This record gives sequence, C-alpha cells and structure tokens, in this order.
Amino acid sequence: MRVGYACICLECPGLRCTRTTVLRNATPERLSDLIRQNLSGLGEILRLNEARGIRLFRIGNDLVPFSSHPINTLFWWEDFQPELRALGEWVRQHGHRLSFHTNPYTLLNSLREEVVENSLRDLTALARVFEAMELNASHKIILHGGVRAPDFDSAEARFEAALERVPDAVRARLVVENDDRVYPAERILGLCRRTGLPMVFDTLHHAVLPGEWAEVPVVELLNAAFSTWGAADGPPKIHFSSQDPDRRPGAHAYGIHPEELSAFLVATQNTTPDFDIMFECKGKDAAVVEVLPLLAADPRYVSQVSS
DNA sequence: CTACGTCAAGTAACA
DNA sequence: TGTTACTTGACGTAG
Repeated sequence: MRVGYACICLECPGLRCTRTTVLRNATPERLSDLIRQNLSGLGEILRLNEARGIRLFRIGNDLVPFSSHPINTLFWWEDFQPELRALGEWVRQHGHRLSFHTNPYTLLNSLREEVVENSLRDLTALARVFEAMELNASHKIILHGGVRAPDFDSAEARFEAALERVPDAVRARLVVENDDRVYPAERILGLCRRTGLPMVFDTLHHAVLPGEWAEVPVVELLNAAFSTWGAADGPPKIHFSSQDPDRRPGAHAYGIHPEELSAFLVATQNTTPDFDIMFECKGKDAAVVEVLPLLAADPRYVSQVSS
C-alpha cells in the first residue's frame, strides 16, 4: 500500500511543479523555462516525498503548460527527454507511482466534436509525459465519465466510441473515477467492465452520489472496482477524503479524519489485492503526514522499497 | 509589497 | 438567465 496526495506540496512552498503563464505570454522561450523549472521541482518534491514515506503523487496538469494547446509549438518531450527519462528512472528505482487527473474540460463524450478532439489531444499529451519518462502503464491518467446528456446510455455509448479513437498506448493508462454530481459508482463500474478500463473508487464522491448503491457495503464496491484492474495496470487505486463540514457536499476537508481512516483500514483488512490510496484534501502532504503514523501501523503500508 | 481581477477550455446544478 | 464549482489557485498588473 502506497499513499499520496495531489499536485501541491504545502510543507515546502518553494517546491512547485505547476508553474504556468497566461496565454498571451506563452512564448516558446517562456514555456521552455517553465517546463524546465517544473521538471526540476517535480524531482525535488518526489525526493521529499520519499524521505517521508509518501510514494504516490498526482502531477498537476501544468507540468507542461499548454501541452495540448496550439500555442505550445515545442517538441518538449524531445527537448526535455534527458530530464524526463531521469525522473522516470528515479521513480522506478524508488517504487513511486505517478498519475495525472484530467481537468474539467476533458470530456470524451461531449456532444461537440471539437470538445472530443481537444480531449483526445489532452489525454495524448499527458500520456506523452509518462512515455518520455519511460514509465509503464501502471502510471495512470484519471478521468471522469463526462457528460450525461441526453441520458446515461447514449452518453456512455459516445464515451466508448471516443475510446476507440484513443491510441492504444494512451488508452492503456486511462482509469475512470466515479464523481460527485453526474456519474455514480454503478455507472462507472458498468462502463469499466464494458471497456476494460480500470475503475478508481472515490469514497467521498460515493458518499455524496451513491446512486443505486447507497445500501451496499463499501467493501463490496471496492472489491468490484478492484476486479477491473489487470496485471499491467498495477495495484488498484482509490481516492480517500473527508467532507469539509462548512462547505458544499463533496468539498474536500483540510485534513483526513483519523477515525474515518481507521475504520476504513479495518473494514478493508480482508480486501484483495493490496491497493494504493490517494488522499484528496486541502491540507495536501501536510494532511497525509498527520495520518502517517496511523497508516504506518497497517501491515499493508510500505514506506520504501526494500533494497 | 499587497490586493485583486483574470486566466484555454465545458457542463450541470442551483439560485 | 446568470452564477458556481470542478484536478489545482496562480499569474500579473495596478496601486
């Protein structure tokens, strides 16, 4: 079991891998500088994570600013191949696992062809980062079910049709996550079973939008989601977070409620196989560090690769 | 230095 | 019909 956090390292504010710019300032020179700084920052963040026993990290979409926009005319995956390959080698040696999460505009099943095309470009650009890092398909790109209009059945059919247009090497990295407003777990599980894509189960999203499975024990849903993961996908991943009591349903709390996490760890004691936990909270790595003692007490937790 | 308006992009729920 | 939120606030100009 690895644990991790998303995009931003709060405990070391100078360390960043999501420097970006606005479109009007996005010259090749500027973009090149930003990529160089971001790749350097990513390496430092990963090394800091390693020192703390955190081996899962979601890379922000701005690692390569405007990576799927025509303004970015760089062959960045070639220009920065040495840096990317070195990062990938370090990641493999230390047993870390990276991921991307698509932004809200990446919608494979949009009713607008232009949006589908942009989405395909976006997924391809993200996969290109992992390919340049020479990391295998266990390093995933997470996306949601997308739009629902005019109904689930036809929207999912469009999703499957768009998936046929995704290059195999990109498709091999895709995983689909239940969200908190459109696609509940049962829809994503069905979609994943039909397409062969693995499912990431998100606990808070499920609590907010349980769909037809409000009464089903979460462990059963976890096992169903885990069954969609193949050997080449690496261990199943889940998203775990707590509800912010002062904000809208689905809003991530600053931290992770220890009792909630303990109960979850106990409840999943007999799930197979082992899995990785991505914590989504405002407190980022600081929040994960707070519950690390709790995690370290779990026999499934592995802080470092034994060499 | 700080404050705050703006930033590539779509969709759906809410008022 | 307009506003809000989402994977994530950061960028950049005005004062």
